Amino acid sequence: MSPSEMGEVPASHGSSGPLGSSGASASLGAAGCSASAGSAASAGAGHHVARATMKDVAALSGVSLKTVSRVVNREAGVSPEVRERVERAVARLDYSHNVHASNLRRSSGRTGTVGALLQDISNSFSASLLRSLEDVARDQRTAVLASSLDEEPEREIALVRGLVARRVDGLVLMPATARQEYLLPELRAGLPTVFVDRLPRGVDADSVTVDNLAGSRHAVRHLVSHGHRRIVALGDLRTIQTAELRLQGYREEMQAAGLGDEILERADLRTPEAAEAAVRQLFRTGTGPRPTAIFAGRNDLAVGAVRALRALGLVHRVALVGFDDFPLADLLDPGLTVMRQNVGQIGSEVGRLLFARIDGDAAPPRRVVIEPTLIPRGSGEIPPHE
Amino acid sequence: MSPSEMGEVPASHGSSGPLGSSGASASLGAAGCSASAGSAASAGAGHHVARATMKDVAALSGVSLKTVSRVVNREAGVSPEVRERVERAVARLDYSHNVHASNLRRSSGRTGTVGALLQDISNSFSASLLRSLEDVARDQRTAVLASSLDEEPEREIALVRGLVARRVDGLVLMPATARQEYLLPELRAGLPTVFVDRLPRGVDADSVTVDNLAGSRHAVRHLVSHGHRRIVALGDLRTIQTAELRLQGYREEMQAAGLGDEILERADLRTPEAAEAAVRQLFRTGTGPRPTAIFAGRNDLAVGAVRALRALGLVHRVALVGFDDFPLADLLDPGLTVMRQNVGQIGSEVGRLLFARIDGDAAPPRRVVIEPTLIPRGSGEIPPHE
DNA sequence: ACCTGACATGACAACGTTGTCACACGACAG
DNA sequence: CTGTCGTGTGACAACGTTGTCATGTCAGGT
Repeated sequence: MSPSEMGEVPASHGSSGPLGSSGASASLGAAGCSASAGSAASAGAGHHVARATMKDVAALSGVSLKTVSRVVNREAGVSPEVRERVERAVARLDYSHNVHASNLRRSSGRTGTVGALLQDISNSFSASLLRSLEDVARDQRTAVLASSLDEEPEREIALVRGLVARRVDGLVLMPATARQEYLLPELRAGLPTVFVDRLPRGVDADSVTVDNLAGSRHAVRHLVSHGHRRIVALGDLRTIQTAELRLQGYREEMQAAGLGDEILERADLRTPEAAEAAVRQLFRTGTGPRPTAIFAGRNDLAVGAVRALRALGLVHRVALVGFDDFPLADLLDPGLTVMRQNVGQIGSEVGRLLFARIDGDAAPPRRVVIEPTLIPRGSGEIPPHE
Repeated sequence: MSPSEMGEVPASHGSSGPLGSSGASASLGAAGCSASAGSAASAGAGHHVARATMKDVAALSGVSLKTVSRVVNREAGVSPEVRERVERAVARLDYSHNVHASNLRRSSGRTGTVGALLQDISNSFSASLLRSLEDVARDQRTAVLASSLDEEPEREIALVRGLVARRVDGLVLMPATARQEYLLPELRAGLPTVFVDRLPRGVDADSVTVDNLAGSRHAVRHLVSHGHRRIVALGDLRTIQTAELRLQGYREEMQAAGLGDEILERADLRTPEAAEAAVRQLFRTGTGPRPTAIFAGRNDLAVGAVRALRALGLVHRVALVGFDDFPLADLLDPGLTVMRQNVGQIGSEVGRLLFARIDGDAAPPRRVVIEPTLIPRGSGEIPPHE
């Protein structure tokens, strides 16, 4: 990681005497002394002094605008004395480069910013994804604008518009919309875009997803192999692609195991509380044969299931496998068996794809699919109890 | 939440016939038809068509640049026919407003972006904080640039420089540096800045922090009140303000309880693994009288402690109180007793302060201190065992 | 002395937008 | 018919920067 950002200049000097002998007529009032090491210096909470521009630096150091530009951008072909003079003025005026003006004029047109629209930045999946994307971006000297969509399609559309208006260099999208035709003009205009966790619909673009179908079949097969027949599936909103796929995997595997008659789904569960309520209702005593195992299609649905089983005293009697790993799942009692998606891998794959596109890769869209792995921790290995 | 972003225009129309009768000479090649609802349309992965500008829209609709600007900004004083004509051209050309050029020229100088430099976006504390900040920001039609500092001072300085160069409207900082004099020029220039979780040093600025001293004293008092005397404290890097304060609170409370001789600290623990190792070493059998309780100064140190106690079979024999709540702490066995910081409240308080400053509030810096609350869940209420 | 080339520097236009001001037009009062 | 006003529209400069090209200076070769 390279610590210096673009277009900046060394720190203050010991002697801050008058600048070079050139007769530049600079009427700037900004003081030049640096703060002493004493108690907290006040920020002078009053009128805001306008920021110094290259013009100010040029006037103070007695050179032309263009020369200041050269110094600030570390271009070659400036004599050491002039460079020194300009850098002094930069430090004295606290000049800070204006990247927006710079990018406007520059030919490359890069803004050094990418946007990431995720489901909810505060949940561990989105947060970890964002973090590994950030790490890739930092290496490319790029900042990340992050927002949560909360499964609201209109918000997605409004935010994409905002990001395009900001001329981001690229876009990472975990879509909340069912179809993304609205993105066509941007894709046509060459906006590098990578879908994550959910495939694009109605448009063609790069994507990094998990094999939800195979993963959920694997999870269900695991339960079946431990002797379970009455397995209930908990799922999120069916309109969410991944949620529906995981339920589909559950059904397919049940069919394949000859358990088609036992299929029992509770879908459209939005919150841990909803999952908890559903499980409580399912395992209420006296309602005939109860399920002996649960497949939870999302991490916080698994958490809700654990809460319910805990309350019912069934944590060690009902098997449970979740989709999505999360911190501390191993510390529960019993440890929670999950299908883990390697979030770090997903995030860095997204970053690699995105920056390859930004760097001009024009190959046809790629679909990266990552296989989730089963992490047995105890809860998924409980044998059936009637 | 208002769904529409600034400066945009209605969607496409049914009939896309030729534009108004004006004889504008527009030589733009962008096709106008919208995608059909069939299978995924390709993004035409080839040469990138340059984005249409207001000039293009003006040419196509046969009006002046300024009139397009008026329409796009929804200014009054444009005849309905002209407005309609311009909007048609905007839709036809997929025109997207360039906020950078706009802000450059505009007097207000706002960029509609704030920066948030936090410890680590993937940890639950930073992530939740970011999320609640984002919610406030969205109401203000502002985007958030987020980065992780990982306690690296140079990264903080480089990223702040980058954010200033981007002319963010405000800055939220969980500093990794020991002192922040480097921020003085920005503060003097009126950059709204709110420190979070840690107080500013060497500069004066708004802050939202938790009362770490009182909180850790509370935690230790809780253990003492349950009969513990040999209480060990686990702490993060002493150079981190909050870590040192929590250790200090531990020492103060131990002194106050007449347990000065029992003070036992393990500081500078950076990771859960380090905490786990420290606890394992402390509770190794045969090393004389062992502590009967643990105070963990940060959430993942508590997690490490739980791992160690679990491995040693001591989870129900050694008391444990953590600082910082986290998801699932209630589902452990026993539930983890913690001092909870209300992260949502911290985040929205930070947002309120920040946007008040952005809106021109010039009052002296405010220091908001939030009291953490004790959440007893079992682990902190275990009586001493020899 | 003259020409050549390398080097340092600056003048100017341009990026895409908006603030300011001026103009053209029709309506209306005198 | 003239003068005044209100309304819609456009010309132009400006925001802060960089790409292009021209100019000035000086060293070295003939």
